[in-house]
Amino acid sequence: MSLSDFELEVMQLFWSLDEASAPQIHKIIEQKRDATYSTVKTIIDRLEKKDAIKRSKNQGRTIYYSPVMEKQSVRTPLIKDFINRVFLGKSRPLVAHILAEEDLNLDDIEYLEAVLKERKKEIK
Amino acid sequence: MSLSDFELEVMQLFWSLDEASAPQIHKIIEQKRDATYSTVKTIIDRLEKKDAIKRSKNQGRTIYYSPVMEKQSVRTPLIKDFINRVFLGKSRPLVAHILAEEDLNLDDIEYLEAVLKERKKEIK
DNA sequence: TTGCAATCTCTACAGTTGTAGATATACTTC
DNA sequence: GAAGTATATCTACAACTGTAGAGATTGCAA
Repeated sequence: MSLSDFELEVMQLFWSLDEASAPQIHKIIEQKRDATYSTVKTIIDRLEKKDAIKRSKNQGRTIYYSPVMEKQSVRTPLIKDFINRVFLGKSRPLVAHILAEEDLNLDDIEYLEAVLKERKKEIK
Repeated sequence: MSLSDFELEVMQLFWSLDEASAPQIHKIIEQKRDATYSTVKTIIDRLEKKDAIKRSKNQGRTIYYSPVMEKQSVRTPLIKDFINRVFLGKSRPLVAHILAEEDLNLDDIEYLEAVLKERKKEIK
């Protein structure tokens, strides 16, 4: 079962917080843009229905949720799919684009160089 | 105006063919999966309405279309958006993931190493 | 030249998604 | 204990998307 944009956005919050309530999530999202509590709660309900999160505890009437789906298992197919859709399945032009255009500092670059080196070793 | 998945898939074909008719596009898509002519034509109509493609010539009753939107101008925001949605705006983990997991041959790796080197020079 | 096949045009529909209101209910504060 | 507020539940809806049928039209083959 795939996640919509908004659902993914909320999942990101659950992944970083590990446990959160609807009001908490709402407050965070509200800082970035308009969204009523109701809207956010609907997304959370849908995530629950999809078994992406589960109720982990109650505090008063407030329900806390934790992630069930794991970050990696959500991301991996998304990347695959993105490369297929946007780059006809070829990763190289995507990486090249990012390396050339996106924000990277020296640290990032050196880290990525190391990853490449490692990968190269495996192939040979 | 953004493009749906299917619209993007069809745009990819226009980008590589530069000029194509609905029947042609349909035949290509059909090789990969089921899709009636009608469905494909609807997508093409929507692309035309969005000014992503334009009628370039007629041959008999067959209409030929060419891309108007450019590949780069469609891809760039998609990448940006993807990184934001899936990686909270950080390109490094995305690249790291691809470099570590996706299909890359020695040639790709050496090419990317060169891109990185170039980028490094700019930063310093 | 006439009929058939290809193509186009128009319309429709159900699922998903973002959006949110209305209403119910349970804490909390006084 | 009453009132108000925070939270949950339920329902709804319009836009977008993938899907495709019906019917009109035109060009080509025989």
